[in-house]
Amino acid sequence: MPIAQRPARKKDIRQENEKLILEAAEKVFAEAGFGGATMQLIADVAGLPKANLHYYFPTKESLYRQVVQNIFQVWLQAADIFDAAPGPAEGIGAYIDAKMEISRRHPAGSKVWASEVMHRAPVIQDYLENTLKDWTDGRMAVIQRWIDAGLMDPINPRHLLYMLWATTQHYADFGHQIETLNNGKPLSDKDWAEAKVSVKEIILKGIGVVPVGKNTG
Amino acid sequence: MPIAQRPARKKDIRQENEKLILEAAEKVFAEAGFGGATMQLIADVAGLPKANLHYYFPTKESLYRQVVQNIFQVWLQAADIFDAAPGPAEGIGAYIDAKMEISRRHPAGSKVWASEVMHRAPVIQDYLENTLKDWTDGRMAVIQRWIDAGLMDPINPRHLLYMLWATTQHYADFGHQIETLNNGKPLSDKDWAEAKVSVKEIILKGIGVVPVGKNTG
DNA sequence: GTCTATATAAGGATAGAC
DNA sequence: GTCTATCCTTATATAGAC
Repeated sequence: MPIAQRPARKKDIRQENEKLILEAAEKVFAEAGFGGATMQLIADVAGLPKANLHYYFPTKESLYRQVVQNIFQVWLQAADIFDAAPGPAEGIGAYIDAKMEISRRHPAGSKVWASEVMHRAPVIQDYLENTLKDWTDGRMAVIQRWIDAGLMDPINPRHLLYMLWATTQHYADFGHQIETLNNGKPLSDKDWAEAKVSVKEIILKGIGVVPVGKNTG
Repeated sequence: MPIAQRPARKKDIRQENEKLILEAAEKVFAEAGFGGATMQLIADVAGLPKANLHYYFPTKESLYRQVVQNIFQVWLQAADIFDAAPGPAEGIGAYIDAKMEISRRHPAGSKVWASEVMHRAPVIQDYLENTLKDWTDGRMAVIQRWIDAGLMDPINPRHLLYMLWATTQHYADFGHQIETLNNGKPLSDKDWAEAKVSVKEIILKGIGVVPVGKNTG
């Protein structure tokens, strides 16, 4: 841990500044939308002059694209849990937990994604058509195998996935509404735990699966 | 009344033009967001000169506010079904059907609402705090009564409501994503029916209720 | 009540000094 | 690699003729 390191600075500065800019951009894009966000505001939040943003990211759109791509990576990581599971109780239960945790820790990212999709995905349509399509098909196949093995009810795997996405992301995308209905206070640890349990209980029971840890048989 | 305006035209013209403008605005706000929408584009879609918009709606924000308020009324109408029902099988089942139908027929409205909430409700915060809060409290009480009467499992009424909103509105707000995953084609009548049935089956079973029409006991 | 032309402001992007 | 000053486009809003 050399304190005053002279060499190899440029790369560090670039990394550091890009990180600052991307974090600020995610926040601003989430709160104002693509059209409502201004490079000036992003620069202010990042604590850098506006011109520096254009040095690291040529256009507003290129910056935005990077933000959306980062979010997508976070989504995909939650998928690993799905594949590692022996059955729906563990796989879907853990997936709900993971997605809820992302909604809690990464709400801005979820909002940017939602906004992008609502506006017909002008920037990341290729991701939807390829990466997301492949991921969805793969997970539908996993669910179908669980159904065929008699581990859960014969529900429609596609609509189950949509329900999982909708329900978990709702806590991020509509976090402001939820907070307002919570008398203006952010959800407490207890509230979040209650939310997770509620979602898991209803969905797992709804597809004919006994939650892990509640299996009394 | 005794004013001698030949044919009472003025009022008709105003009504007609306001309707044109509001429909166009809803579409444009949904697709571009508040910041991305332009008065010029709304005017083009409405088939009117831009200046006319400013005649009927002084500012972009006043037009937007009216659009959001209209959507909110549509949401509230779906609530009536809830109250008229004798129990959760009918009440929640019909509410899901109604909300799914709104998502299908009124997707732009749902998107504008979602966008407004995601951006911390700058325009309709008072609606969230009053009308929506009251509605939510009332419906939670209804659900609690059903639980107390042994008509459904003792789930958390609040999180059940969030799940209902999330799941049904997902089909409007993320319609583009769903369409992309449907190989770029809009959902057919059959697809929508399948979606409704899936949502109802999973949620109703998940809360310990047998769907109406499937009650074999 | 309608519409053209325009004032005024704001934002994205860049040039060029340091 | 950093940042000030500025260009240029676009958008909201209005004035004023018809």
